[in-house]
Order: sequence, then structure tokens, then C-alpha cells
Amino acid sequence: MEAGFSFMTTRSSQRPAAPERRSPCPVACSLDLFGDRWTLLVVRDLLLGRTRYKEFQESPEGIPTNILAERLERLVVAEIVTRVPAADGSRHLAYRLTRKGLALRPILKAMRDWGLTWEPGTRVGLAPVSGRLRAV
Amino acid sequence: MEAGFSFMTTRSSQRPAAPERRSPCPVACSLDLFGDRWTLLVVRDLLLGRTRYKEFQESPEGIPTNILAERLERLVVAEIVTRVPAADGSRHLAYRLTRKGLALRPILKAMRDWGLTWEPGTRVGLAPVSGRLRAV
DNA sequence: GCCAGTTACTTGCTTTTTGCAAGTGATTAC
DNA sequence: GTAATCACTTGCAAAAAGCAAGTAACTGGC
Repeated sequence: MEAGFSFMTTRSSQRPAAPERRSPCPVACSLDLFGDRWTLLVVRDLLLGRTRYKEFQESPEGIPTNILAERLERLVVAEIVTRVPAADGSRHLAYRLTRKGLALRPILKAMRDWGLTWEPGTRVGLAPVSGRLRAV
Repeated sequence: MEAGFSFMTTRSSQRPAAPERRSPCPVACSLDLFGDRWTLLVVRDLLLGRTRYKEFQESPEGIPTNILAERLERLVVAEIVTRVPAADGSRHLAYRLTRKGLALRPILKAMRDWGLTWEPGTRVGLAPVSGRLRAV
């Protein structure tokens, strides 16, 4: 419901206080936020200039739609991503990385470099959109 | 069974061929290997000089023992970790990062830096063991 | 040599999360 | 006005996580 205008709702004002941290370790805390097989792929897509729900769905890994919705919500709550109106004037949504989200770039870059070096058969597949941001 | 000598068994010779990759993207491939809430915490402990099963269990996050066993096995199969005899001459096991595993350091470092910068309340908690390796 | 304790796990079971398919209401395109 | 698209939600089966308990091999003290 209320899909097209959800960026105007109070959805992000629900603050879950503190969802319990396993330890004060910054690595453990990071993993509590994005320690799963999908979240950083959405961040990768965002870093490559993708901004819309449908674009995330079209990535080659094929994220299930319910998981995509849940991860986007988690990223918004964590203030890594914000919902904004789409740039094209339509009332569709767009997702954008906050400064906190853009700061994830070194993590993604380190993962890409590690994969390219140590996992044979991997290669940079997704092209950055337009000229918005260079490769992860 | 046969705990003390399992590093002499053929356990690591069972090769699962290729456990299906979601895409050739190096980030997706990395997440297939360690995209969960626990695996990189074990790698963190290894980078800090911890080498034994019990030491991993004693980390503040409290990894469940069955998950620890499964993750260690996966890391061994992925050739990120090797099982070796403990240094103290006893017949206990020790786990050590391979070159491939040591190459994960930039990822862990980027996560630590991000957490320290963007997640208030986090701090470097685990001390490196003896002089073996400096902080993640 | 005997017994208690430690190490490195395994097993069983319940809860949570994932993954797939189908459905839905608002918006946009023709 | 009708069909298609967008951004989801819902339902359900399967997989994984999480907890507790158990266990074989080894070690340490007497």
C-alpha cells in the first residue's frame, strides 16, 4: 500500500532503539548490520549508480523480492540509504547512499580485489550506470 | 572422534567441485564464502593471533560451538585456513590463515574503520595475542 | 594406573531466516 | 479505458541459526 509516496510517510521515524549488539567490536557491529549474503550486493549496486528497486532486482544474482524489500528497509533504518523521489520527475522512488553508506566503498573495494585475486573465474561484471560513479 | 589427529586425516581432500556461484562478480563470490554474521569474526580472531578452537569460543560474541565447527570446516575447504599441530608440542590442533586468508586483512580493516567511524559505541576490544600480529 | 578435567567437536531440537511463487494497489503508457 | 509497470506484501516450504547436552580422545595430578 501507498507505494509511490512512501518516502513521505513516517516509516523511517520508527526507531528500534538498539537492536542488541553482540559486542562493542566494530567488525561484529558491522556484521550485525550487513553480515549476510545480500545486503552488500545492494550497496554494490548503489555504488555503481543504480537507484531503483527494479534495478536491484535485475542484478545477475537475482535477489528475492521480499528480501530486497527487507534489506532496503534495514539500510534506511541504519541510515546507510535514504528514499528520495526519482530524478526523472515521476513519482517513483529512488534509493541513494548517505555519507555513511558511501563510506562503505573501501569495504566493497577490498572484497572485489580479494575476489579477483583469489577466486578464479570472477570478473567485474556490472557496468557503472552512466557516468555517475566509477567501479566499486 | 579422532579429535587430536584430525589434521592427519583426509578430511580436506573431499573437494565439493563447485558449490554453485550466483554470479561471476567477485563481491558476490566473496559473500558466498563469508557473507554471514560469524565467519569474518573467526578470521578476525585468527588475524589477532588466536589459533585454537577454544580461543574462538571465548571471544566476546559467543559463537555457538556447532557453528564454529562448521565455519572452520568451510574455511579449510576454501583454503583460507589450514589445520596444523599446535606449536606447544602437544597434540592439540591449531588453525592458521593461509596466504589467501591473510589477504582478507584489508576487508577486516575496512570494516573496523567503518564501524569505528560510523557506529557510536564501538571500540577495538580484542587485544592481539603476544606479538604475533598487530591489530586487524 | 586411575580419575577429573580439558579439548574439539557431534547430535538433537526449536526458532529464525531464506527463498520461491503468487498476489496487490497505485501509477504510468497507450 | 485498458494493459503494463512499479514497489512492494503475503504464504509457505526449506535451510540455517541458536541452544543445550553429549562424547571420544587426550592431559594432568596423585
